[in-house]
Amino acid sequence: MTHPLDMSFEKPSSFVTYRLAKLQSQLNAQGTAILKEKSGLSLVEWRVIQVIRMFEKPSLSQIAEHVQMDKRQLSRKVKVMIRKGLLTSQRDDDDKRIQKLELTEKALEINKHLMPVMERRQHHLLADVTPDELEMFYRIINKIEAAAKMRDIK
Amino acid sequence: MTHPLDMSFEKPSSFVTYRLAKLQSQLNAQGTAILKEKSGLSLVEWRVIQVIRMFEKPSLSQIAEHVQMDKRQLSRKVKVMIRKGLLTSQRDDDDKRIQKLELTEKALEINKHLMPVMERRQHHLLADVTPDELEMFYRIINKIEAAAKMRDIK
DNA sequence: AGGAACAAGTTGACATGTCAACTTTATTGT
DNA sequence: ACAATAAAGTTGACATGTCAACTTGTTCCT
Repeated sequence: MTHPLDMSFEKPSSFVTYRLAKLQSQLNAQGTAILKEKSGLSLVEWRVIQVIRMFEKPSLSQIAEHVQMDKRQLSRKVKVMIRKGLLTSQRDDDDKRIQKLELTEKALEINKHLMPVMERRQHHLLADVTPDELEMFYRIINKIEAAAKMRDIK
Repeated sequence: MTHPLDMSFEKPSSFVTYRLAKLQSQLNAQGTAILKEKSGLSLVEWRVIQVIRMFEKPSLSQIAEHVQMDKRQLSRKVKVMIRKGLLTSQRDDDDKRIQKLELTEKALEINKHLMPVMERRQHHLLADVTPDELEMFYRIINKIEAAAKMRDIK
């Protein structure tokens, strides 16, 4: 009679959202700890650096879009990162609203040092997960994320 | 030569952690929006209520443990929730350090009204996920979470 | 019994996230 | 060409999260 999923509402611990939130909090704590030990970077800074590495002098908005982050928040982070000597900003000639952001030598240095650590971490996290499982994992994440974009649960 | 996973470091978007963070931010936004529309609760308040429902007058620390949340933060939330008339607190007779927390009628009322909405949401999120997939999903989450508890990535 | 070690909960300080209003520059439509 | 609209980025206000230090009551040890 009762669908297996209905069980989930007896224990809040089985709400997917709840489960994911807990996982996320563990991952954040670990990530923050590693970065703190191995560098002076915050999680956000690390992500920003990774995104910039993928683009040709991206703008703040481009980064914001890819890091899935509020651009107002990012605006401040970027300013701090510039002050820290991690980024340089340069106004675009064609569109003067845009600032093109670039990694400094220092940031590249840190990245070079940190990347192997973060790779090891990723391998460690996924050590017990087979490639097939991982693929399915991503597929499910995509499905849930798509459903999460809908706002009106009537 | 190159393991498929190595690809992931070319695009930061394929770090598992990154992928999960994005998902989480979508889920939070959706959850917050729903709760805001259907009640005056925050996500945290909703979770606290769910946890309290599962216990016999739990203590603050018990809740903190289950919501995976800092007890200092929770201490303040609880105070607000008491002020809002959602909780009552009562000192334990055996151990006077402990305060036993309980839902008020008002909180139960809200919960009764909200639960079906949140259930619909959960079903909507998992609409395209088969039970088998879901089971595997939870299994992988468990594996990653276990690995996330380790601190020293040498 | 009485001091050390510990658990429950609170408080203050500070970083981070979130939202709304604004300035400046580009683009669009007529 | 020019008003309306929109995009890039900034700022201020406020909620939320995080961490360290403290108080009070409990337990453990000898």
